[in-house]
Amino acid sequence: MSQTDRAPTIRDVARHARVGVATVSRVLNDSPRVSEEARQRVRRVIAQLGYRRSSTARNLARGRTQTIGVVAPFFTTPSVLERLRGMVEGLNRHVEYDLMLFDVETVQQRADAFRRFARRDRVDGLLIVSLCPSETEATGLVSEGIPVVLVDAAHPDFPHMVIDDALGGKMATEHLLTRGHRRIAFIGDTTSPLGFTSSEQRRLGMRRALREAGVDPRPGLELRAPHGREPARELGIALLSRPDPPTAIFAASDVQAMGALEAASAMDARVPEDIAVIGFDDIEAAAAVGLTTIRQPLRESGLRAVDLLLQALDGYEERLSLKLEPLRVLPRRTT
Amino acid sequence: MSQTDRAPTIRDVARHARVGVATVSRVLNDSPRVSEEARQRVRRVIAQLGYRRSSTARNLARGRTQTIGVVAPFFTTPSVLERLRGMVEGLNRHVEYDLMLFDVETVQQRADAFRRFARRDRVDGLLIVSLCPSETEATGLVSEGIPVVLVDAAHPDFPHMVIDDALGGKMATEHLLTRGHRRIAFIGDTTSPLGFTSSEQRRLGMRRALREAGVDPRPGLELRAPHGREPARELGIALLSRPDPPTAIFAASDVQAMGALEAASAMDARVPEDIAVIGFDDIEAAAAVGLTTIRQPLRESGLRAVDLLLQALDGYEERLSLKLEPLRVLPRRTT
DNA sequence: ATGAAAGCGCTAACAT
DNA sequence: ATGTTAGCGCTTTCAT
Repeated sequence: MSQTDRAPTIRDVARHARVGVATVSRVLNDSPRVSEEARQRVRRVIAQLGYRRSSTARNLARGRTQTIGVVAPFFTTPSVLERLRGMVEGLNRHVEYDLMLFDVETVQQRADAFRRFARRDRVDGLLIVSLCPSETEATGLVSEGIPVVLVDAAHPDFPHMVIDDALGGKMATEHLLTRGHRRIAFIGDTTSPLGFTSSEQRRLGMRRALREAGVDPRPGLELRAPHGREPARELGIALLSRPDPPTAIFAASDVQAMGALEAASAMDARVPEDIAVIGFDDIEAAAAVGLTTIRQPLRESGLRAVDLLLQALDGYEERLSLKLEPLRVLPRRTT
Repeated sequence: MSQTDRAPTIRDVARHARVGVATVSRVLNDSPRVSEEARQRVRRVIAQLGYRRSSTARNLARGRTQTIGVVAPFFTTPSVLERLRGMVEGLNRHVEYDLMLFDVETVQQRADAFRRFARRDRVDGLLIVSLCPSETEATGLVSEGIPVVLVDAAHPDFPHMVIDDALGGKMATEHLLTRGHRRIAFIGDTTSPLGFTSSEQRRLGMRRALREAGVDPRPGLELRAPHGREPARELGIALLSRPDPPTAIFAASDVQAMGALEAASAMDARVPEDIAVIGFDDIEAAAAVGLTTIRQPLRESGLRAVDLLLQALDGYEERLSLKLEPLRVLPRRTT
């Protein structure tokens, strides 16, 4: 080590290369206003010294962070992770940004997340998944000037990426109807404190399909529980224990559908003969168990959200068709 | 707005509160060396101005980042995400750190990740999952002085959190043996370019159990494919199509076990009567399909890794028992 | 094309 | 207890 122990700075490089720091900075930033000779010299010194510029210092000077934040209830359901996967993929195509995670599983954490991270000096842009910012939060975001893209949530102030949940519910129900089912049950989420609404929308879509088919809805067959496999299993057992059990179950998510499947197995009901089950999302596990479901473009939604955000950030262009792949029924072995 | 439009800085606060910036800084950092009166005044002004300190500037001045990075092949298998979940939980108990994600799915990305993020000015500490740093990378990390904790990977230079994969494989096989199986097949990963080794270790454990039970190993029944449900399914079909099919399959991961289950279903083989299946990991989906498996403490490993790292970072103390919950067989419906 | 110098907003030594 | 000031390592005018 000819140098002292601390990491070399732009100054060290400048000195060794016998140029000013500005020139080094220009080389670092690929500015054309540098003579080829100087550029070579600087590059060589950088290599020799093993210099790497400090992103912190750079960020401070430029007033940017080069990181985008993702706020989401990551572990509430696998579908959020699948969206995250899309985001990571999308971001990997534009290496300049880092990804910061803000997990929000409770109302408290949600408030914290916005207070702490909805700031220009924390992130250049924000991806918010399955969470709708409150009016105050939205106002803060806007006045702070932070580009935001919402995924699986909608708000008039921000671009968002949503599917037609009601339509999905309708499609699922129609699928069941076509198969001849008339006594159709619904298993969905209880209204969560974080205010997810898709489960309810899907139920409404189911209602619509029923109505259009001239089938009387049976509110007694519409059950709700906190999201999760286990609670859904309980619901399924309750359903199958009735004197007049349904012949089919529409679960508002694949996770809940898996619970319903477990219930069937516990009650020795054959699927789909005794009880048909259709889910929603098409997560990995759905394919694994042969669960019929409504496929929604999870990964794609993440990917596109990133594109949208990057565009807002860098004027980055692409064929932003904004339309996601449409929902569709994926018939498998449970219906 | 009495102020100009740009965000207030520590200077603005100092001026309004008629104190020096150092005092404001002290208040910000909860230093005791501030008179109660000054403290109040500063606090009031901060509230009035809506001042929030810039973490970038702070980080530059302090030479820290307050973020910990996680390098991992997040989407290769659900088990990594389950570990991440543990990390997020662990970190949420110590709000001062942010979480940065570095996804590594290919060798190229892996090299990039280390080059870009193994730096003091990017992260204060690193959590590396299912990836073993090369010698060069390890040396870099050490000389850079970055605290590192390895999860599901081992290296002499760093504390690590690993399970005894061979033991797990042995346990799984013994379980099968106890159930009377003698023709036991293995489905595992092909050696990945990223160098995961647990699959192979588990196979070795299986061999050991077989040997100890006096059962001849049948190399012909040990199949490998890239990680994933689909490839494992193919392998399962190949296995079941043999003139002398196995009576049981030990899959090196639950994901692959699910593939085996699909194969059974495709071949109309009853589980566990015609073919028993045992997996490894105990991911969510395993419980959902009633898959017998070897449970390893996934979430816990993430949690503990964070504890370990935080300790290295802050001298943060706790009952660091370092021992993870032991592996155990979780008998369900597939054996 | 290049360099000097003024920030970016904070922390921490040092002085008082 | 408090203020002054010199960094932290970079970007970016502004001269030249």
